[in-house]
Amino acid sequence: MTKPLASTPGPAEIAKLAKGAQTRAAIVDAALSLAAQEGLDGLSLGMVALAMGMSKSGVFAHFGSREELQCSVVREYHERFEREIFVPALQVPRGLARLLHMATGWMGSTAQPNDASRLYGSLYISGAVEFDDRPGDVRDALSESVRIWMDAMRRAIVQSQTEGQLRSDVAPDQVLFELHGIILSLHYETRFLHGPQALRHAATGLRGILLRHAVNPEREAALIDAALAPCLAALPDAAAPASVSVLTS
Amino acid sequence: MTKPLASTPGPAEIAKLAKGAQTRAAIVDAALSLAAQEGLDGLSLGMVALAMGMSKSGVFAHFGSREELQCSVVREYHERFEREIFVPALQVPRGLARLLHMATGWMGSTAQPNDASRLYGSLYISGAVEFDDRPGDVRDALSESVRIWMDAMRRAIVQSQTEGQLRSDVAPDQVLFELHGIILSLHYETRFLHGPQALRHAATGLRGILLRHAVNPEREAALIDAALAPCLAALPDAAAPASVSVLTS
DNA sequence: ATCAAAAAAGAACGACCGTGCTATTTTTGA
DNA sequence: TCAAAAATAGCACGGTCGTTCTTTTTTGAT
Repeated sequence: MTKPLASTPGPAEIAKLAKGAQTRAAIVDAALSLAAQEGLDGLSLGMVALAMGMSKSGVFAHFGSREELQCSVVREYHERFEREIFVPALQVPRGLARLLHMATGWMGSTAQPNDASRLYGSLYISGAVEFDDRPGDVRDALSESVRIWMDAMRRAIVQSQTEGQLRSDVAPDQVLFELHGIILSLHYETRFLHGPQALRHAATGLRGILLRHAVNPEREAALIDAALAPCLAALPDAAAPASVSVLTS
Repeated sequence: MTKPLASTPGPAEIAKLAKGAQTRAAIVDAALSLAAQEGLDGLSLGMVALAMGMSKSGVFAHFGSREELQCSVVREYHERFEREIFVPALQVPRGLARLLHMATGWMGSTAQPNDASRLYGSLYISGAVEFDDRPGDVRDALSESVRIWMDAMRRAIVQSQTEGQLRSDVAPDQVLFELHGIILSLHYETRFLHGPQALRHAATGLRGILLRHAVNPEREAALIDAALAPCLAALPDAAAPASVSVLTS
């Protein structure tokens, strides 16, 4: 706790913390990966200790409680989401283009398998279900992160309206609600039903929402279709013949 | 196991089973109620025993395993869903009217608080999240129920097309995907974000989806708005002034 | 009233949980 | 190189979990 009395204590402390913070970060990384499979409240100190090859108390010492470990996982997920989805979108011109960039990035991270990305699972979705009736720090951390991301999305919608691309007579919250529905349905059909057409359905649905709210649908169609093309191209086959969806069987 | 050798064994056995099956049903009812709060895999024999005022082994004896208790809960939920949402919709003329009846019933059961209905929680949503990466009997029972319900919804969509109300050039799965998104977003905003406008957003979103896919939007608007009116009327206040949504704060 | 079967209780088990506590090892800065 | 400090391991505790076994109570037809 107390600083050393000798000179240059500042950088020394930082260096001392370095090793500890390093393994702590590794623990959070492993925990986030495990939480994608077992759920956020299925996370136990024993499993992450096993996954890290260290003792249970060794892991525990870094956080002081299981709840703090869970909160750290949420914060780590938040930072990755911000870094990999939100920040890149800021380089795209504001308005519909940026909104599309954010939405497709969100869709991509939702539809990807857990081991194909460092943005494991969809913690904002699974966490919301697991902690919707469970007050506490984890729920608070979760809802704070979700709120920040939702605010960013709503801002992008509003900017699309002020740019004259989306109609101003619809409530941004309404557009956000419907867009979120696309994400959630994509998550459901991908993760639970294992439907192969999920990403196509999501892209088509998003296209419908945006075109419906566009001031000039003919004008924005090109922009929208261009942004959605990667989603539709990444499918197994556009005209898959006998591959019957789980929803269809 | 072996039947008694004496006469009239048939009704005797039935009568004997009656008491057991009766408490078994009571256990499943309590378990379903608990699963709405703690989640389906958060369900433990100890809790339902406590809630039932009986011993843990007494509860256990009725099912033989925790997994079987969970499956029984899923089946019970399925039967209630079928009885309270699906069957009543069959009395409505097929086509868009029936589709609307099913969708609004689904929305109602999703937005209701747990203690206001015998159709606790949205097991099809929370269960899908909890068991999406967990193979086993529970997942199978869950996905079977979901598949049956999804099939029924898709059938209603197809009938709306053959009745000439919805356009036939859109894939029923696409409409189902978007409609499901409305339900999921409603669940998210109601249960997790506690947004007061959730039901309004859902009704407006559903209206948009159906009007967009309608052969003659002007003709169907009256039917749709009439079906959605109860949803929009059940709100706290249409023009709530300063009540800021969680999404907006 | 009797008696066998069904239902429920009770006790115990091994396993895992989160959390303290005390050693021991490793890292760190002078 | 050395001592202080941080990181980790080891161990034990009380608790809950699902499950199995045995015993008791309850039930229902004779």
